[in-house]
Amino acid sequence: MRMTRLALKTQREAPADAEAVSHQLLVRAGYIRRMASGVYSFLPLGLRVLTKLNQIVREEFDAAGAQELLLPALHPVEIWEQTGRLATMADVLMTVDAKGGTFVLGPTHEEAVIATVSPDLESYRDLPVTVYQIQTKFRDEARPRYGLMRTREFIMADAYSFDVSQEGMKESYNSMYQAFVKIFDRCGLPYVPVEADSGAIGGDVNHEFMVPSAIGEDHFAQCVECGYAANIEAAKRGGSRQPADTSGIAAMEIHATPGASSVRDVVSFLGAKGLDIVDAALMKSLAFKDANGDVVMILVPGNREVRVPAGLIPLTDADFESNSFLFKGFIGPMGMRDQGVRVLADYSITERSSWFAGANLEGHHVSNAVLDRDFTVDEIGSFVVVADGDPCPNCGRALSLVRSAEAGHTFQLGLAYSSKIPYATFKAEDGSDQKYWMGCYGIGMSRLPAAIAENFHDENGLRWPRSVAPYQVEILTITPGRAPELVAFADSVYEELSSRGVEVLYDDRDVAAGVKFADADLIGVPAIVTIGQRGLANGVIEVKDRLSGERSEVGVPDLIEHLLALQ
RNA sequence: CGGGGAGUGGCGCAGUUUGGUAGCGCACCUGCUUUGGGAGCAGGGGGUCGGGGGUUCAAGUCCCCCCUCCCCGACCA
Repeated sequence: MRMTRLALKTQREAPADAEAVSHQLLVRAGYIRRMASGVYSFLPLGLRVLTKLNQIVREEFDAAGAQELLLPALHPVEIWEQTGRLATMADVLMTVDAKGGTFVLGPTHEEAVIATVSPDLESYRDLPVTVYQIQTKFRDEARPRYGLMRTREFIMADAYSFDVSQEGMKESYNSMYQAFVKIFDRCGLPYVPVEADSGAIGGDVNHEFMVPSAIGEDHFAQCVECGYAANIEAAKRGGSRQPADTSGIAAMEIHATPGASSVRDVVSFLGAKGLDIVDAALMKSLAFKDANGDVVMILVPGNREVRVPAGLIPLTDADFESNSFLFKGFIGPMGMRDQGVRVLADYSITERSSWFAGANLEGHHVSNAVLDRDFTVDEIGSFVVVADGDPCPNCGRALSLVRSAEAGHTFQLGLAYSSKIPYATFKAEDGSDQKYWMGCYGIGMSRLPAAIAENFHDENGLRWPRSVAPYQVEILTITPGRAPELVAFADSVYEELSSRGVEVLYDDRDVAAGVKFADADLIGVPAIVTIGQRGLANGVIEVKDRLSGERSEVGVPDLIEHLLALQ
């Protein structure tokens, strides 16, 4: 492509609303342009990168046996009512009122894919099947941010597997998981597959593909010793019950703490009365209810956050009223066994011999509460949100937290969706109706250019890996306006490379050399070929590797072969 | 949704305090000169100053209402 014909205008300054480096560079270099908050156009350069990424996904998904199709972005609202997600995902759903009724702009396509392919999957003989699409999705994000990282309209590659059994689902899952590994390898991105929390989409085993990034909105815990990696929402700490010598500890004592219900308030109130108390010495006791409505209490030190296990939900005001032994803000573990409350304690609760805790009495706390003397627990385990330095659950070495962006997510859905949709069935060998065992697999395609740009840039601009670069070679001419023979040579190199299948961006503009150099660095094509009179007079051409910064001089006769060899 | 900040030409900004003909840099157009790291000179085009209402002889500037955008938090297949 000749730059004189390319719809492109680079900018020297980034728009004031661009915070992330990737956002600034992608806008300045002319890859994307904002149309509304969280809504972006892909300009020709940006689309080429996106197309490269899509092609990688197609090749690897196809190789894994998946078939591409295209589902609608507009979904009849009824299919969302059927799974209950019209209500549970109401926060992010965007709807359209049209003549035929109300439509949901699809934020994800489990309902739509089942509605579409179930007629083709009537028999166990038709299974397994995995289909995928690359589609625009819509989510009414509360706060779009960081350019392409978090948008309201975005492009996702999403695959769905259908199997006759759990074992089959796991096989499909593994093969798609391997496809994800190959895709991220080919993009050149550093990534870590982590164990994840299944969240609202439901299902059981799932992994997130995390790209470490300064603008990521997730954190995962990683053990560099043994390789354990899990999303902060799913990560567990290791530990064991610590033997504590509690023999010399004075009897539990009650203290009035009127109005002090938070950790901070209690510590400052009792501290002001001369007691030796810190956040870490005050037991935080939080009450939840399980699926049966039974109360479950979790104990963690006051300086830690509770990681709420799946299936537990916080108590409502009504729950507090019906459990009159619980005083909101003054809860403690004492006597809970007699009330039929299951008490779960984090390992760290055994690391201190005595505790401050709620007194189970309005406006009071206790000191010197001792485990197995003053209160009992039913289970000791990992119940905190892990922090830097917590022991790894596998090997006990220190975990570290890594900020990251979620680039992909794979789920074993099991029967979570098919069980809610009457027609999500097939005839089994014995003639019975069975539900599909499903998996789903998503990659945020329009987010990837931002994730890559975050990892591949320098102070001058972008530095695309070859596999995703919009062009492989950029040719720029110096002083073309007064050197026809130079232009003729550059034209011939451009034509020759193009005819041999190399994607070439040819800066044939009649502008100052500095502008061309600066734009080439900004745009970030991996090989930059400078054709000027100075070099040409000596029979050499400068070729710069944008990734390494290395410059080499290539003899004119060898130029074409040299560039072809880079591909 | 809570807190903070900002809307002036395609982009970056000044002007608002103290009301008096809307400016600068980049980009764009024309001409000449220049030409290996974001050229120079001369000329030129482009702005409902986010929108509506109000005060005033006069509003980018003061008052009221609304909208949009950004940051922090909450939320997040």
